[in-house]
Amino acid sequence: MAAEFPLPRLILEHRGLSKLRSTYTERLPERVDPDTGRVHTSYHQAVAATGRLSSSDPNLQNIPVRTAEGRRIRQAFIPEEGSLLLAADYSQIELRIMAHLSGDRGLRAAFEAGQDIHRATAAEVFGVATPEAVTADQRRAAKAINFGLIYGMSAFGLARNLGIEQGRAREYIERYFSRYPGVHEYMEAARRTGRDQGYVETLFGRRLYLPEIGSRNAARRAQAERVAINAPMQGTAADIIKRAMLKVSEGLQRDRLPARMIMQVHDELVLEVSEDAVDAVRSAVIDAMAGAANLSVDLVVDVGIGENWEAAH
DNA sequence: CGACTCACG
DNA sequence: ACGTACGTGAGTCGT
Repeated sequence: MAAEFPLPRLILEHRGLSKLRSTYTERLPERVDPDTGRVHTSYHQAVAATGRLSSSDPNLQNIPVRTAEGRRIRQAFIPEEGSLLLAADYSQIELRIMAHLSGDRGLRAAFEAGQDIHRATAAEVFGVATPEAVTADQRRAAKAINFGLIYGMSAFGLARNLGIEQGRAREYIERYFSRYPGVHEYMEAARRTGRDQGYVETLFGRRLYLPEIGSRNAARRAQAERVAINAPMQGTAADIIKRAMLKVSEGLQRDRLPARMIMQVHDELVLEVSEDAVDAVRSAVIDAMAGAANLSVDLVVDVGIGENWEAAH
């Protein structure tokens, strides 16, 4: 209704601003440690079933970024005098892992060619002659399809996300799987493996058990099947960034670099770096993150540097 | 304490 | 027939 009427739009706007104020603007200053002058989070290694870290008290893995007002909160995260913040994030890591685990030729080729993956997907699914001819709407739909694949999507879920008819969503999915048959085979294999073994595992062998995969309740079973598809990709990404964190830590110590790794946000590491060491730290972090696993597609790392967390992106 | 909402990847 | 995209944490409200 917010798209059509002022009142619901104002209610949602008010909720959004209230969320930012009550959760971040008012709470984070209360969390500044008087001894250090900093906000310190706790990371948990045995909470998320997929192997991701989680963060609490306060959660620093859900600092706003999607709206202009939210980004003002991110701007409040600053380094000490004489240092800068460096943010390094993996580009499309879960889709790259999907390309690796599935071995799909077309998907691997798209990454190897350095293509905009959502654009390349759109060209295939919508039968556009060249990636350049893909429209903004087609790219947006392809991006939703790519996310959906990682989540073990249904036509219902894709339709709701895109605001289209379920039949049309079904067509998109069928088109995708006919263009990327290796991905389709991988999805089927993930369900089968989950059912046969009662668990699935990441590239490095960490397991996630699926007690509901044999349930007689269709909804529970379907949920377990989506987990069987998603967990190897999300979990392998989690394994890779943990390996990268060890490599970064070792690299900083080995070269006596004046930098500290201060945050992890699932596919991103944030470091506080002395200004004069920025170039050396940048290349050390890229090497560590890109070299954390040897997949059949490259791991690409984007790095930004700035005077606050927002500016480092 | 659960449901709901909303912040993130 | 059935419910529906994966993983989290936190504030608010009602019970």
